[in-house]
Amino acid sequence: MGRGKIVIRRIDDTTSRQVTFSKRRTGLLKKAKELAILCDAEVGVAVFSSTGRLYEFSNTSMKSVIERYTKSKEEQHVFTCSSSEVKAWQRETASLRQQLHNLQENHRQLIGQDLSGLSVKDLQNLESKLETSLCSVRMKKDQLLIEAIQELDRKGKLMQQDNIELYKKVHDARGMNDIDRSYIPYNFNIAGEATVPIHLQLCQPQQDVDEPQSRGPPKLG
Amino acid sequence: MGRGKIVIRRIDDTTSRQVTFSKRRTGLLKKAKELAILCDAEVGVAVFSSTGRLYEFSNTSMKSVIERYTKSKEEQHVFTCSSSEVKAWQRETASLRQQLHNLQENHRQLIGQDLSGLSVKDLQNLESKLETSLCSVRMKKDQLLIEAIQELDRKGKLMQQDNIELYKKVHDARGMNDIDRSYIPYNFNIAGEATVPIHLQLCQPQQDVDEPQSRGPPKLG
DNA sequence: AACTATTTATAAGA
DNA sequence: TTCTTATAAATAGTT
Repeated sequence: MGRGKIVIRRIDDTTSRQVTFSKRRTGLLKKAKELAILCDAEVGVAVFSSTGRLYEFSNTSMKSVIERYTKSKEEQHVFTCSSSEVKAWQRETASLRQQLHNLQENHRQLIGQDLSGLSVKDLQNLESKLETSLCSVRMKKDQLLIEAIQELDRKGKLMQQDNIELYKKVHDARGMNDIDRSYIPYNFNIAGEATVPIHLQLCQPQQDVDEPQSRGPPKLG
Repeated sequence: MGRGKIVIRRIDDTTSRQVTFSKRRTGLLKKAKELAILCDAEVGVAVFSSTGRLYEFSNTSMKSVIERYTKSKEEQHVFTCSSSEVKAWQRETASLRQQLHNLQENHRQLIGQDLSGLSVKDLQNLESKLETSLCSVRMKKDQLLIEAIQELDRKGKLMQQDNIELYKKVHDARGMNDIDRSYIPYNFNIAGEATVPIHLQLCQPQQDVDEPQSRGPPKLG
């Protein structure tokens, strides 16, 4: 891939070799990175130049790669040189790795990625699950909002009570006879039952848009 | 370097990913070998597929590369020490356990369980994610259904053509002059453009039920 | 697993 | 070293 074809053998000219090293090293590390990303693989590359300098790439960490590498090699000799304790750990690790992999795949599908290879039936099941989830989340959210409103309402009512009490005390203290009967303490009321009912629509039943049906708004208050 | 340009991001389709992994892995190892030969370098490459299989290259030996690497990093050969073998497995297990735990938590929330402790903001984010996922799933499902219909339609048209041809042949074979012009081969047509257009509405734009807007019911025929 | 249209990497030159 | 460019090589999409 250049101006001319070359044979793969040691480049004798030092300068030329260094230039080629620099270019191809960059290319190799780039390829390694692409492979890791495209194919969801764990990759480690270490290169020592002829002058002894180290260049490396790993999408995770070299430490992780080396550990995994040595383990992978040990597993090949599991019968000859592993204690039962180590074997137990190896089994555990393999199992966890498998679980993690499965869950990751499941998770990707749940967030709408990686849907290729699924049948219509699969997709319907997925859709149904997502609708159920969405319903749970919305109900929880609505519940929180309603609770917040109720709390505010409760506090407001208490304050209103206090206000009335305070007003009376102020009046008694002054010993006034000519009470201004027209005074009305500030009426704190968010979702007042006593006055006009407010129709909040926070918690809707979860209806599929595919099957619209007439329904009255839920009443609160 | 292929039929089309690609972006470097995880390939969702499993088969595709495996094929690409196989091709690029081969390419990477070849490049590593060439670099080592051309430039007189010591090279080590380790690749773990997403299914956990190990592929490697080293022009010297992996052991040598790893030792040189760890020396180069001024860390003594910690990982090859047999007394710390169990510790390494324990660390690995702990790490996997942590990842699994995190993903499981994430997953549970995504399926609408374990929502306690989330704020309204968190829940809104979750809701939004779920809506996006649902949209992806529905679009994929709709796409599959539409493709199935189109395929049936195509086959039907071909069969119809065959019918016409066969009818003509039958007629020619008989050498009849008094053709029954009223004969019409069975007309296979699902979504016929030639007749009344059918408005399929399988792939609806995903409307949030919170913002209802008037739209007619899906028409068929 | 093979094919091939394209993209990408890079050898050679400036 | 870095840029340019012609060409070899790799590979994405397809069969």
